[in-house]
Amino acid sequence: MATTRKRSSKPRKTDGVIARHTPSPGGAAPIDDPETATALKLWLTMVRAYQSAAELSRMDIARHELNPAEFAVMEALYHKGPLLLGDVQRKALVSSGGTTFLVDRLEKRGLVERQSCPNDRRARYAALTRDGLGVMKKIFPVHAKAMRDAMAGLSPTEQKVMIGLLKRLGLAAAARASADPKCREGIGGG
Amino acid sequence: MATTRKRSSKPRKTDGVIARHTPSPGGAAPIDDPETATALKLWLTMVRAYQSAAELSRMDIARHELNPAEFAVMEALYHKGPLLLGDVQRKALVSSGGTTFLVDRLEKRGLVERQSCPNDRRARYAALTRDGLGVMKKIFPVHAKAMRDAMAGLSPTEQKVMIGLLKRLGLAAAARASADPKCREGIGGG
DNA sequence: CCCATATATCTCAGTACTAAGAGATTCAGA
DNA sequence: TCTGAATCTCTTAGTACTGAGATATATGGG
Repeated sequence: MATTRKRSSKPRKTDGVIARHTPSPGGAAPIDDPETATALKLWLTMVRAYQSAAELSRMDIARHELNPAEFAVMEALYHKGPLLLGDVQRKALVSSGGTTFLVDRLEKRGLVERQSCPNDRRARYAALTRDGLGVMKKIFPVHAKAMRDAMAGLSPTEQKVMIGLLKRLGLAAAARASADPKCREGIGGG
Repeated sequence: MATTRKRSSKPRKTDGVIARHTPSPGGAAPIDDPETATALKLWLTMVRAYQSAAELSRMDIARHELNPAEFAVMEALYHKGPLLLGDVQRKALVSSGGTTFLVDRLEKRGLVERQSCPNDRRARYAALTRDGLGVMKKIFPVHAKAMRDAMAGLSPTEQKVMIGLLKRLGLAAAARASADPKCREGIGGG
């Protein structure tokens, strides 16, 4: 053992985006307000749980040669039918330039095609091709199963409780984010 | 109104990463297993809540001219003291190349410095500079307050319930992710 | 000591994305 | 009809990151 600290003995994913309040080795000031401390702990726990589940999602999606953004687009088109590129942008949470890039890539692979909008010649639809639909019909149930496994730490009843709590948390946070003056472009509501 | 669909009337953040099961306009096969349906709904709700909260976090961090990865590094150093670059990598969840880039940037801004490790001449520490410590002492409490507001959709009691549920969900998912053969590098646990 | 293996960081080429803004089209009002 | 603001997509330049592998160092067995 050469190093001062044992390396890779515990290579956990994140062991502290916010970190437990150790005796502040770097001189950090602790949070004394208990409500703030609880909220921070909730956020930290949420980040870790989300990242673990997202990692499982990513691993499943990667098996089908897609990245998460590509899958988000394909899935939106699968469940909603053709969408204007602006709507695709809001789905995939990327910039407008990113949307062009993303749809180009899927178009090159023959999974998605652009269709012109008869009512508005500025606008264009993205739609699944026959191939794209076939791919989604095959991989979506597999992905659904993977996500069921990812959520398997909780019983169905507990999952329902969690859905209720997360909904309220999310709606409150979204409202706050929208209210903030610093909302970029259309994303985030305005 | 020129387009078929009203544009930007409801520019919500994500209105369906997995999407409600509408009558499948694109020919999507619905999920019939109720447990899978609940799990999918939980995952979708979690994604939305996480993204809303993360957006608030990002907006707060951006006010201090940092991006989330930079803040994660600064915060880890603030709470844990000097860290080997490999540990920084695990914190920020970026590749080794990304870590070098990230620390370079913070070093150029005078917030972080590299220190050699006396026991292992391959290794180097990243540590907050005096300036970096001052910055974190100023902005961390502000960030903590922002995250308390982000979590304000739930009462402290509900937050504690949620912490318990998220912990179990996250641990189960993390265990599953680690077990999967397709775990890249050290990230994700070994 | 010398070699093989493991580890820690850094380099470099390439990829995915953002931000800003250009071009085309539509809409509302004079 | 014309004009200006608004809207939608695409282009471009630049940024942040990944993945593979290079470099340097450490460790343990022969």
